[in-house]
Amino acid sequence: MTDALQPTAARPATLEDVARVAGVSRSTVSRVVNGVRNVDPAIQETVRRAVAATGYVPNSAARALVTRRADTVALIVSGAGETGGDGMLFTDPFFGRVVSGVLCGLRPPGMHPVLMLADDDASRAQVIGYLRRGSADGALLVSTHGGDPLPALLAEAGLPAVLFGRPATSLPLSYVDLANHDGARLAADHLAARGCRRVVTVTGPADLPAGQDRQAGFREAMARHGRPWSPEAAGDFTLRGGAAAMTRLLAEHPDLDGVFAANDLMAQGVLAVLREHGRRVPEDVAVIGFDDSSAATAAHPRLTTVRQPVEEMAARMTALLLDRIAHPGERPASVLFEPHLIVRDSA
Amino acid sequence: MTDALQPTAARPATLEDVARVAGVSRSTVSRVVNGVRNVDPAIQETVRRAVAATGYVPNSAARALVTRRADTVALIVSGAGETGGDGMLFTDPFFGRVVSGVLCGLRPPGMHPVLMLADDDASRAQVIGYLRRGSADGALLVSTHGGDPLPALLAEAGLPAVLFGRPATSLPLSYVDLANHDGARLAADHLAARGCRRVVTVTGPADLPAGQDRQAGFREAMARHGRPWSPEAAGDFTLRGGAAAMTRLLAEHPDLDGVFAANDLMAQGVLAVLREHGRRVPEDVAVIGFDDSSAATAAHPRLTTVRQPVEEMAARMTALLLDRIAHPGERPASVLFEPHLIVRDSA
DNA sequence: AGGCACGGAGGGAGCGCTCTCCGGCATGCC
DNA sequence: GGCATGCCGGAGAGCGCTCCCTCCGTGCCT
Repeated sequence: MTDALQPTAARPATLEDVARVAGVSRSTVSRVVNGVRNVDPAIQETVRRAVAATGYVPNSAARALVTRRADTVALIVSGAGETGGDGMLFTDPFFGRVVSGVLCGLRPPGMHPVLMLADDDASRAQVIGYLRRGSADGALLVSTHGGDPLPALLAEAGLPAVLFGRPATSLPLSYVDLANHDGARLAADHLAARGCRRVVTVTGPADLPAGQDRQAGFREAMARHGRPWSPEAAGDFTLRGGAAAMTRLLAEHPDLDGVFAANDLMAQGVLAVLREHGRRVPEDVAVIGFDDSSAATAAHPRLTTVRQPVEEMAARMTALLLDRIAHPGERPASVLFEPHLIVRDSA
Repeated sequence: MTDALQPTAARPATLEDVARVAGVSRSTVSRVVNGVRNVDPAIQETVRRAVAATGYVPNSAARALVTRRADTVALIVSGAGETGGDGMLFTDPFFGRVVSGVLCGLRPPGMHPVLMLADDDASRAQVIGYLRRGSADGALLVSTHGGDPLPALLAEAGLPAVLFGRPATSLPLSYVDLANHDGARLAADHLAARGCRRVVTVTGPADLPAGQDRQAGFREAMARHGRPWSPEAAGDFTLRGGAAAMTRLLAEHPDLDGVFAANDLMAQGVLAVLREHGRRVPEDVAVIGFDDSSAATAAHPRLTTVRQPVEEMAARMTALLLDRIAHPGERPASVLFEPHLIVRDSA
């Protein structure tokens, strides 16, 4: 019977057990398990056999207690609204891509993200507490609006954190971001080259740097093309918000022939409204989105859009955080990604 | 200066520190912090003040070591394919809704899910290891295909786990599921009542119980309406897969007047193909989806669909797991939810 | 030949917390 | 007034692991 060696449900095997079975000390087993320092190959083999026989798995709490590492990072989605909003939030393909990228970045070191929502003071306190008590070694933060106090709280507490998107106010935190300004310029140039003369914009939330930059970049580029001002309506990065904004713009500017939407979800709403009003896309009105999310190819016609390499950015954000956790002393470094125009059918 | 009381970056305050400041023993501080047993109100107040003064936060590793609880659950998405597949996966609004529901269910006890992907043997082993070493107390599992070996592994290891969706083979694990059979019947009844006579089906993956049940339920209900057989084409629950299936069906049965798609994403693909072929929806062809995901309202025309209360189901799944963790001895209990038909514009 | 350096294994001290046990004090009952 | 009964606080033993320190043995240099 190997029963005595098997970890019983009541008491899983410990280092001590393995040591006894292998006839060596705890220290030696630990060294073999962690692959540190030189251990005699023969003993290594003995220990490995003992580990297999006992079904030993290191206890993470005990390890974390002494290493002061949880080997876990928090992935925080900050600034969501109500419960209804949460649904919206995770339904947004953007977050799916962020998650995907983070997972890729965390895979090599064998880590996994803890998903947290921070949408009010209580949950923000919870997030800070979670990190302070060492449940996670650092935080990846995706904010949905500019007024989010969490980045400042994180910085103040001196916790390792990396943001997706430049913070609204300057903070001693690393971040990854897209050159949103340049992306908007690409859209403007394309629309101008197409000969659109009456272009309108559906902007993102005014308090989000990404929204501001896209708006500003688009304005400036249009000005350079001799169109100093184009009508704008504020959206909120949702399909519904985009549709509402487009409805307003269409009422006020029925002769428009081009639309720049600050993200693909809003562009989808724009397309729906244009269709309802009998405008053909791209024949009557050219539409450009932003992100190159799954919504872009799901839309009809397929969206011409500014590609944001979200997965790659999220993976890089993760790498920055891991680096920061490994080397706490260093200054925060940030990374800016370049956008690309993806021409499809809508413009 | 309160400096001596503040937790320095170098060494956060421990129970011992608080005890010293408050002039009581570690035990008493622990009791106050955890709110167990009676402690003299005056002393309680003193301790609370000391906690605030020191900025004490309990160390989770130390606590977990002795309580043998991580106060964390794993949310495992199992059966994803390649990295490209991951993107697809989290982009699917279905997962967003699951995440949302899980988060709601975990909020009351102040817990958070660790997101894990299990798409190959290595990652499955990683998941099992993660749970065995006590990094998480249990697992919530969403499988994307029926052949997934993870549920069996979880059951075999005796780890607390609850599945979203009935497992392909009977297993001693709890699960939540939708009465998919009934849902499909709702769709069939509606199509029949509408007078559709040449109805086709875009099915889900054949190895997923949800796909099988919807297919079987639809078939049976149609038979009851005197239509013993309707053409079927297999999709894979993606937009692209739905479009491909629809293209095939349309080529073989150009006179079709109704489509049942086993999920909304595929229904979106169906709509796109029908549009390309100049079929009007619902005038020429009625289309019914399944899930009532965000894709249903984003589609044009808006999808008539069978509602699956995913958030609610996910929240319930979470409750089942927490219960199972709290009371390890009990038998697994499962919950079945009832679907509802949401009539919109497409049928 | 003696000493020194170094590789490799064991011993033991914690990491910060919970929880059981125990002691002391106030109270209630006969 | 004496004894049983709570009730509340303290002491201390770990939880399972890492890691520093010590110690031993071998090989090499002088």
